[in-house]
This record gives sequence, structure tokens and C-alpha cells, in this order.
Amino acid sequence: MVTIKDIANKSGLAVGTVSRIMNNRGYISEKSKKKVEDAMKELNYQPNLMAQNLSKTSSNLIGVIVPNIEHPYFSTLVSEIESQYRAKGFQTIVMISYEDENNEKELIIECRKNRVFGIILCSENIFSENFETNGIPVISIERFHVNGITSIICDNFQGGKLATLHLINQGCKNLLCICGKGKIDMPADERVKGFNEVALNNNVNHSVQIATYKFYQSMDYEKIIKNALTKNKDIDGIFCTSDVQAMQLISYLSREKILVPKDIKIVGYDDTFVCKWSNPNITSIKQPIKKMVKASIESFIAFKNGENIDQTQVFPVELVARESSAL
Amino acid sequence: MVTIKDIANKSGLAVGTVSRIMNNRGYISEKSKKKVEDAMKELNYQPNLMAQNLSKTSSNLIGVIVPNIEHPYFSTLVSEIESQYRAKGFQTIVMISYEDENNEKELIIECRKNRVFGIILCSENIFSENFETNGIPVISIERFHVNGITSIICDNFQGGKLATLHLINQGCKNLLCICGKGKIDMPADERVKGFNEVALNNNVNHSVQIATYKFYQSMDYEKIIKNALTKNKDIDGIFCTSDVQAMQLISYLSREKILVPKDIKIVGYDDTFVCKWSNPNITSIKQPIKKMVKASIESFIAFKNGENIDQTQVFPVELVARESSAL
DNA sequence: CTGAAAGCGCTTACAG
DNA sequence: CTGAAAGCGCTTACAG
Repeated sequence: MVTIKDIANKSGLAVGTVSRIMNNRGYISEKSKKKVEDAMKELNYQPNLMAQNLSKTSSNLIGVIVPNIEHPYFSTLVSEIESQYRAKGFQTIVMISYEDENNEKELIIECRKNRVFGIILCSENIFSENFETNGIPVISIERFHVNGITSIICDNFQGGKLATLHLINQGCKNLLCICGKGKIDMPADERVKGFNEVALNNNVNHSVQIATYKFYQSMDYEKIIKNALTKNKDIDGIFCTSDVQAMQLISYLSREKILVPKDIKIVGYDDTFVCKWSNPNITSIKQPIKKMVKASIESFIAFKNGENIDQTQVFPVELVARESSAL
Repeated sequence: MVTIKDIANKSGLAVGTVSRIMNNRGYISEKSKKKVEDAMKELNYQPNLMAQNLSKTSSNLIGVIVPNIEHPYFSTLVSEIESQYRAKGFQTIVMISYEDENNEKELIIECRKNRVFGIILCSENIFSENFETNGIPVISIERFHVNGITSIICDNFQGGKLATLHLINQGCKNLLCICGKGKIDMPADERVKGFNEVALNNNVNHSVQIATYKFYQSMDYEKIIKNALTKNKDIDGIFCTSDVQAMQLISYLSREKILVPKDIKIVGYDDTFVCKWSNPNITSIKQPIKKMVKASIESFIAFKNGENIDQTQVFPVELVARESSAL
């Protein structure tokens, strides 16, 4: 493995000088610069990131802890995180917690071992007093602010309202909301509040079907969907708090020979790529993932610079109309 | 940040001794061990992985370069890689190439900078002479062996045969195969060969619809599906070389009021989680992802130990029958 | 503009 | 069984 020493020898300069040239720090003569660049090229040199991080005061590593990367929301989110952070010179370490609190503790320790610059944590267990990050800043996405963790969320309440208003505008009279419920209050719960408020204000029949956490984990909502629809016979509009639910709902209704959007109109949430994989395509509420990820980067940097960070940052959502809610 | 020095001070031992105790290397007295453990606990110490990797001859890092992590095949694969490698003490660095050769070159350089133990590369551009990994072992998954890169693949030919035989056994007389086509020969091309062979041997009408790469990239096969089905009017069995295709095919056929499996039977490939998200559920060919990932770990370790590694490792597949091909 | 030295936090022979 | 020293590959003041 070629090291900075080899470059120093080759170019006839001291190691420190080479380092300064490579990092463009301080005064540099053109001649030396050229020599170093030539040597680097000739020896095909790549600096050792671990050595760099070790000697610098802070690393370029970002720990990303998510429950899974198979759910389309998370695969999209992680994908966006990876590319935006890389573009800014950070390196992400993606870690999968499977929603298990002990795993999460382990992974946070792993982040600490890596001396990460920051941690993005998407967790249900975020309240835990056991999460000790020793001064490493933590940002959560779509989780509430707690324990000093900065929280980046979309306007879930508004999302719920938009979806519901849309269904009403499309003529629905009997609404159902299918939502998940975890161990703690989640920002996504606000979607249901938005649903309830709009339905109430518009005097529309409405009910809520709660799916326990295991449905979310298995990404298999069939039973809860069946349950909800046998209980509520004359539903004509359903707001699913995730596209994955909406997808499976459409599959279920197709099986039951119930027509979407004719008999029942549907709105999903997240606007993930699967929205286009069903017949009909799924109308959905879009989170501005790109902006949310960008905000997380800015917050980490602000924190690093000792600036104040908003504890909770809320981003507007929009409705993307497709076939599943058409007239 | 607490360091090994703090542990040494606290426990009244030398830094080297503490290191030996932490790594369980060489003779250790119970008394000293206890002292160190107590100090570690008291100071909430976590060793600095970068320092460890720097002083060791090899790192515990594995670079994982994939075209994307949104496609269900890759999200499943990456998820499996992350969890199996972590269990073995490795840390994966997931990198997304977006199928771009320049990105891939950059990412390989990034791997080199990280002094990774090995690279898992899922690339279309694997033939490139420009991939210089400087002695770092590379394993490809579902790509052919080339340039000394170890190749782990499933038995695609067998998969194609299984799928086709199944369709024929289910009574199909006019078969279509929808497949992707990249810049280079891919193991997945063997699926089509298996299709052709079985169809020929059984004297069944058959044709192949090739989807160019851009369809794969966009995960949007609608046009090619439409094209294939307007060209071939009396198809009654379709082998899709990915579940994503099958998913969208089912959506398309539903739109066209063509019944699956009554009018057309369908078999997908990869057996990803989306197979259960459509009506009907998708019959699919299952790759033994877990075993393939396991094999990659073993190969890296074997390489490290100077052992010989099979250049190409082929894993058997199986057909998972669901509704889309039912009688 | 450049070099020498100290330091980042570990590990690893080598003595004892 | 343990300590002291050298080294991993960088960066960063500090002189000059």
C-alpha cells in the first residue's frame, strides 16, 4: 500500500508538506504542487481515510440507523441520504436495527466506535434513556423531538388533511383511515388527526382502523385490511397512512371485486415508487425527502459550528393525484 | 472522548496491557482483567475503530457497491449483506453507483481510501480495465466472473427452465419471456436461455421481448409490456425475469381486463417481498440470497487466508408457486 | 514556502 | 503476566 511517505520520497519533499499540498492548506509553490501531483498519479496514491480521520478532530462518517431498508419509504430515504451526504464529502454507514431496541443500542455504540460526525436515527425507541451518544449529535427523521434530538418531519397533520379533503372533494361520504400504531406517539399519528379533523369539519362519516406494529414490521396488512372492510360495509374512501398499505388494499379490493376508484377511492402516503406498480396507480401524499435530507446535513454542520438548531423542523407535503382517487 | 490511555490510568496498567486485555490476546491475570473491565464500564469507553484499523494490518470494512437500493432485489440483498457481515464483525459501507461507470470508479477509489477488507461489486461495467482495486479482493453477485473477480450467482439457467417448465405444466401453449438486456452479457441472460431450451424441447410456441436497460433503471416497464402484448396476441404464459416486471405486467393486464392466471399465467424472478403485494400473488423463482451472501463472506476470508477460491460459485434456485400461475 | 516534531488512539513484538 | 517502545498513516502548529 502506498502511503504519504512514498509520495514524500518520490517528490523529494517532507511528509508535512505533501499533506499540506494534498489538502490545499497554507502556502504552496506551484513547483512542489506539480511534483506531488505527479507522484500521486504515478504511484496511484489514495490517502488513508482512517488515518486522516484519526488525526483530524472530527470524522466524515455519518451513522444511519433505520429499522429496515426494504420498506420503500426507507429504501428511498436511505438512498437519498447516501447520495446527498456523499456529495458533501460525508460517508454514511447504514445500519439496520430491525426495530429492536437492543440492536439500536448496539448500533449507537458502533457509531461511537466509529467516532461518527453525527447519527441519523429512525427509531421507535427514541425515548429510551439508554441512548447515550456521548455528545454525538443525533437527528431523527419522522420521529418526534425528544431528549435533545433534533427532529425532521414532514407536515403529517397537513398531509392527513390534504388526503381527507381530497377524498371528500372526490365525493366520498364514508371514510376510513388505516394507520399504524407503534409503542410511542409518532409524527405519523398526526396524519390520523388531520383525517379526523377534516372529516368532522365536513360532517362526513369516518372511522379509523389501527394496525398494530407487527403489521408494519411484516409489511403484510392483509388481515387488518380484511378486518376493517368487513366491519365497515359502506366505505367509499380510504386514507392509508402508507403506500405499502394502499398497495395491499388495492390488491385486496381487486380480489373482492370491489372497484377502485369507482366503489372506493384511495389515497396513500409517502409517494414511493410502488404507487405506479398497481392498477389503479395510487394517489399519495408526497414528503419532500430531498429537502428533509438536505436539512439534516445543514443541521449537523450548524451543530458542529456551535450554532443553534431548530429542535423540530417541519416540511410541507403535497398531494400527488393519480388514478386511485379519480372520479 | 475517553481513550485507552484513560483506561490505563484508571486501572493502573500500561496501555499495551489494556489493549491485550481488551482483545483477549496473550496471558492475562484475572485481577488485571477485572480492573480494566471496571474502568471501561465506569468511563463508558468504546475503542476507536479507526485507530484499531490503522494499527492492524487489515480493516473490518467491506465496500458494497450496488446500482441502487430501491429495487426490491437490491434492497433485500443489501439488507442481508448488512446483517450477515455485521454478525461476523464486519462493517459494510453501502455505496450506490446508479449504474454509472464513473461513479463506480469513484466508489472503488473510496473503498481503497477506506482500506476495505473486500469489495462486493454489483455492476454492469465490471469488464472495465479501469477498475483498479490494488489487491483488494472483489466479489460480484449475479455478474459473470471476469478480471479475476470472484462471481457468486444463482443457477439462472435452471431458474429459466424451472419457470418455463412450470408454465408448460400448467397448460400454457404460447409463451413469452420478458427480459432485460444490459451492456454486457449478464448471468440473468441465462434465464432466457433456459426459457428457450425448455420451450423448444417441449415444442411450445415462444418468443422473447427484450427490455433495454433504461427500463430496468427506471423500474418502469409499462411501454415494453404493452409493446410485447400487442405484438403477441395469443400469449397464455409469461416468464418475467424479475418480479418488478411481473408486478407491472399484472397491473397492465388488470387494466386490459385480461385475467391472471385464467387467461395468462405468470412467473417472476427473485421472489422478493412484492410478490405478495399484487392480486394475484406472484409465482417466482427464488434465489438463495442468504447462502449467496454467506458464501461471499467465506470467500473473502478464504482469500485473506491465502486459500484458493472458486472463481464462480453457482447456487441452486427453486420455484415458489403462488396464484399467478395457478390452474 | 518548507521541514521536523509531536500527536491522533490504537496494536504488536520484544524484553523482562 | 506486564511495561516500554515503535509503528500504523495521516495532520497540525511551530520554527525557520
